[in-house]
Amino acid sequence: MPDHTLRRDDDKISASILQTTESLFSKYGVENVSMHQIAKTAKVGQGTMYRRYANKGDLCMDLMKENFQDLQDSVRHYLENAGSISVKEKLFAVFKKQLYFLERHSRLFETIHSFSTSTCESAKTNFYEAPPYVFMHTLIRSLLEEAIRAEAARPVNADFTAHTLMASINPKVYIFLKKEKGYTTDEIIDNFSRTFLEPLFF
Amino acid sequence: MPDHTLRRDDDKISASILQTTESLFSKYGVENVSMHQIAKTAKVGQGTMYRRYANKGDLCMDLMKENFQDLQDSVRHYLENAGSISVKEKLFAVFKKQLYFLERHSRLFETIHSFSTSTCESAKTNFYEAPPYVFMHTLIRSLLEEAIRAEAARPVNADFTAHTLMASINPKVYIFLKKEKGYTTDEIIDNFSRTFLEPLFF
DNA sequence: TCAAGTAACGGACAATTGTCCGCAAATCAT
DNA sequence: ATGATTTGCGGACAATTGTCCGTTACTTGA
Repeated sequence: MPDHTLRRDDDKISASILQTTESLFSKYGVENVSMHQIAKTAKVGQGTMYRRYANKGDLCMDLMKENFQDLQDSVRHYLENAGSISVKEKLFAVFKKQLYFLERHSRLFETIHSFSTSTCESAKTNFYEAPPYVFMHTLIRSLLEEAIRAEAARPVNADFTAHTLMASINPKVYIFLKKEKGYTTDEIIDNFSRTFLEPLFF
Repeated sequence: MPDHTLRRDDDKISASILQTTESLFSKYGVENVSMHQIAKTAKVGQGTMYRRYANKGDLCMDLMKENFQDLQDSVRHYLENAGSISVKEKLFAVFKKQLYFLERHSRLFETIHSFSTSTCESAKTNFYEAPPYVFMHTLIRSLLEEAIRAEAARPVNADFTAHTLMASINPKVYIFLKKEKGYTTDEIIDNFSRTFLEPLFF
């Protein structure tokens, strides 16, 4: 009967779901695709979907993991080959990469944010505790701490500052600034750097 | 038949809905109350609800308008009776008031944010174009521009800066910093002021 | 190899958000 | 006053998210 093994396809099923999701998202847009539609297209039950992904945001998060890996690698590579560059310049570069990443995946980000806390308060996948956010926050905090230790930056609360800097370029306001106010990505990067990063340093 | 006039009760119906909403929200919590439940309790049809309020966020927005009026009045009163105070100090005070306001209404804010763009892209009530946001943004931008003209602040893009400053204290990150990271409201105000407001000035 | 146990699939179902349209109420015109 | 027109109420309905449980495929032990 089974022309192909059904069980022990965990990873294949996951891959199928992710691939289907990516395909449907790019075809109809993130917000026009339902979980049921994905399940049906990927030929799995809704139960299977929801056992793997608590909600649409969770699915988006997983979908972004691979893309995020690119950002992470890019940042890591940059930092490893940037020994002599000043901490300040490193911080600028990291934020620039992050903003370009947001530019490419703003819709996905927005969906993740929508579902991260809006639904139940049972804190399924708090965005702020998910690997991508933690990685970037930790990195930025480290750079800030390094700069502060070297007395290149003013002695601020690095943890708080990193969180707040990242909050200030959240997807909602980013999309608003671009779509409604007409700012270009480079203008946003430039203004952000000059207004909020620059003053952190002496 | 009509023991009480049915039509031309527009304002009475609205008042009834708002009152019912406030009552149910405070009783069960914002996220545990559905639109249908409000409609049923307020004795109106769902259609009536949705004709008046596009979604739950919209309803929250209206509910907050009266509260927001207090903030607006408070800020206006402060500014009118603060002629000799420096622009810098005014800006600090305005943000402090805004943060305390967020503290009191964070749940309502969060719900508004969740619905403002998450649902349909037909841009029902863009949070960033609603009166409360516009008022605060305009005010902060004006103060910044005044400070820049007086050469008390660095010549930054006041529009962008105002948007980004407000984004950096959005309800999601605010709740995270308080609930998960244990920051107190005053710590947040203090860090925010020292790290992001202070450096804007010479 | 076969029975008992376990994992997990998938569809039916519940809850909630948002839409639509028939019909009643109010207004207006003659 | 009465018929025509407009306004808008309200419940039925659709769509979507998320849950639950019967059933089916795989695993383990003798």
